[in-house]
This record gives sequence, C-alpha cells and structure tokens, in this order.
Amino acid sequence: MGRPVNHQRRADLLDAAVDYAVEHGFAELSWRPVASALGVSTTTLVHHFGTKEQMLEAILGRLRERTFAATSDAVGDQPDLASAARAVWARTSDPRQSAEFRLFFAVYGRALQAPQQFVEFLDRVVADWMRSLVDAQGPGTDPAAATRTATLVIATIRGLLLDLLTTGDRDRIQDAAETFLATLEHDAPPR
Amino acid sequence: MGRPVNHQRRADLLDAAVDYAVEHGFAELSWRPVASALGVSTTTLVHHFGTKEQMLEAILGRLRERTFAATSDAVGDQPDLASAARAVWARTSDPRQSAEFRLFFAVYGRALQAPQQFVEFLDRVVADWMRSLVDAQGPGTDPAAATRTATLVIATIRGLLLDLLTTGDRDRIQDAAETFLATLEHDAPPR
DNA sequence: CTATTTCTAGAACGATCGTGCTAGGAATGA
DNA sequence: TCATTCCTAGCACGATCGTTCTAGAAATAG
Repeated sequence: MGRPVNHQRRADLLDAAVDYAVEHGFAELSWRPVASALGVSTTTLVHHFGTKEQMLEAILGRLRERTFAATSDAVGDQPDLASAARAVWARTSDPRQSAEFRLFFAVYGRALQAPQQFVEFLDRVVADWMRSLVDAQGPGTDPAAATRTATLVIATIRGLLLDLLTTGDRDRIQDAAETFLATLEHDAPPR
Repeated sequence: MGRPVNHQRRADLLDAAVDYAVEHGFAELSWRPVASALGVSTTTLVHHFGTKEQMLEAILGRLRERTFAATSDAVGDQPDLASAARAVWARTSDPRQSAEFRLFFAVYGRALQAPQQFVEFLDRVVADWMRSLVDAQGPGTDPAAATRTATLVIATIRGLLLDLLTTGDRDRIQDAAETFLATLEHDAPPR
C-alpha cells in the first residue's frame, strides 16, 4: 500500500552524482553543491542516500563498478594473459577515461587513510582484478605463478596509469608498457 | 633592525604539521585541530604559513622531500640499476614507512584532481625519480632504454606499494617484486 | 473518494570552516 | 633607553557544513 519505492530514481541520482564527482573532484563533495548541480534539493539527496558518508560509499561503489566494467569485460575474450593484459592496458590508457581514473586514484588515496570507512572499496579494488587475471591464465597454470603474475600486472598497469595521469607523457609510458607486455608474452608459457 | 625572522620555528612547525597529517590524514587538515595538536594558536600557523592553501603546499612539499630522501639516497651507493631498484623496494616496503606512504598516495590522488594547485608536486613526483633511476644505469646506457626501464621501475614499485598498503599481503607482493627485480638483473646488460 | 507511503522542498539548527582584526610580549639595532 | 619588527593569542565575522523538522504534492491500494 502507499506510493511504491522508486529504485530507478536513486540509481539515476547516483549516476549523476558520480558524474559530478568525476568533474569536480572527490574532495569537494557536499550536499548543497551536488544537489544544485543535479537540480534537486539537498533533502532529496538525503532522502535517497541517508547520510553523507553513505552517499560517498554509494558513489565510490558505483565508480568501482564503472571502472572495473569498463576494462575487465575485455579480459574474458582474450586467449591468454598477455592478450588480456594488453587489452586492459589499451582501455586503461584511453584518454576518454582519464577523468574517471583520476577520481579513482583520489578515492583510492583517501581510502588508504580511512580504511574502516572504505573497507569494501579496499577489499575489492585488488581482489576483483586478481580473480579476473588469475582466471585469464587458464586452469593449467601453476597457482603460485598465476598469483605472482597477476599481482605484477595489476601493479604495473596502475603504476603506469599513475604516471600517465601525472605527466601525460604518452609516448614514454606506452614504450614502457610495450616492454612489460612483451615480457608477459615471452614468459607466458611456463618453461 | 627589529626582531629577526626565526626560520627554524617555521621548519619545526612544518615538520610537526606533516607528522599530524601522517597520523590524521590529509583530508582532515584544518587550522584549529592542527594548531591544537601542535599546542599553538591558529594565528601562529597563519602567521608562518599564510593561507591554508599555502600550508597544504608546504606540507606536501616537505612530505615529498621526506619520502624521496628516505628511499633515494640508497640509489647512489648501488653499482647498477637492479641493485638500486632492489634497495629502493626494500626501503619502500618497510612497514615503518607505511603511514607516510599512505599520506603520499592520499596527496597524490588529490593532486590529480586539482593539478593547478599541486603543480609542483605533480611536476616532481615522477621527474625526480626518473632522473635518479636513469643516472643509476650509468652513462653507457642507451638513453631511450634507460628511460623505458626507469619508467617501468617507478610504475611497478608504486603499483606494488599501492597493493601492499591496500591488502597487506606482504608475501604475495614480495614474491611479485622478486620476479620483477629478477628480470631487471637479467636484462640489465643490454645484449 | 480515503488512507498510506514516497518524494520533494524550504527553513532552521549548531558546528566548523578560513580569515581578519586587535593587542600585548619578545627580541633585536640604534 | 626607545623604535621597530617578529611572534603569539583571543575574538569575531561571514560562509559553509551535515542534519533535522515541517509540510505539501504525487502515487499507490482499498
């Protein structure tokens, strides 16, 4: 009985809030500016998200979904880890995603200083990728070697992405990425 | 004429402020709590640092000095890049420095979303290390290869450090680090 | 229609924010 | 000594913060 809950409304507001965060930065998220930009009142946001902490949680959860989905679905289509890593790097280094990754690292850095508040983000920001990249190496791979390689791929791609977002030296970083990807191709068959 | 400027006083306050930031996080830096923790008035901080933006700039500048100094001075003592990278990683992954590196990444993420405000940090956070690691490869190395290798070393170490600060899985990450360092040793002599 | 629940807005609360003003003690040169 | 400059503190200002309260419009079931 009564008016039914509109879940789509919350999802739309959340997506718009993430867009706002991508544009204006994670550090400057407060009810009033966000509400103003979204064309609603602060009360509306409070109604749908609860407290500000919960809104931040929702935003970074949605952001993690976005960034993971935007790059990980290419992994499944690749025959081996080297191809998968190459596909991930291609999508990761896409300039059209740079704003979203900037927000990603802003959230990441903040989460490292408030682990109890962003526990889910920290739990999944590495683990989701580990799972995906271990799977990409096939069931025949030695688990220890697969874990080692996946760890290295995640770290290198994120480190290179940090460099790219910092300096914008695409040529230099792409050169280094090629070198790394080449080692994956040569070492992929565990000899 | 008049009372001379006490530069040491500002330096001491700055160091204490960095300590506070390391402990309490970069996101929660405001005059009053910092002043209270340091046992001074907000007026004193304003007098020595000017605006809050200038204090943040001073803090992250000092932080970058600290983190760079704590790890880079080992580079000069090493005979080749592989040894240098190994020494850097050993210091970087030292648990006693984890709080400082957490702050480092918090600042880094925030800087990526406000590049004009943290321009000096972004200019130097990669460049200082590039210089140091290119030098470590000796004058005989091909410049392009040296740049490529230095880029990869910086990215990998920072990516692995991110993972370590996130998950704390020291064994897994150390294992991946060893693999990476081994490739440096085998490829170091440009054959 | 009525009853009930959701959605939205506006106003107001106390708290905290950065900053400016005022003023007095501390340390120097003349 | 006196004049000058630095250092420090207390206070107040306007702005913004997260949150709560009140109330009306919208959408459902009966």
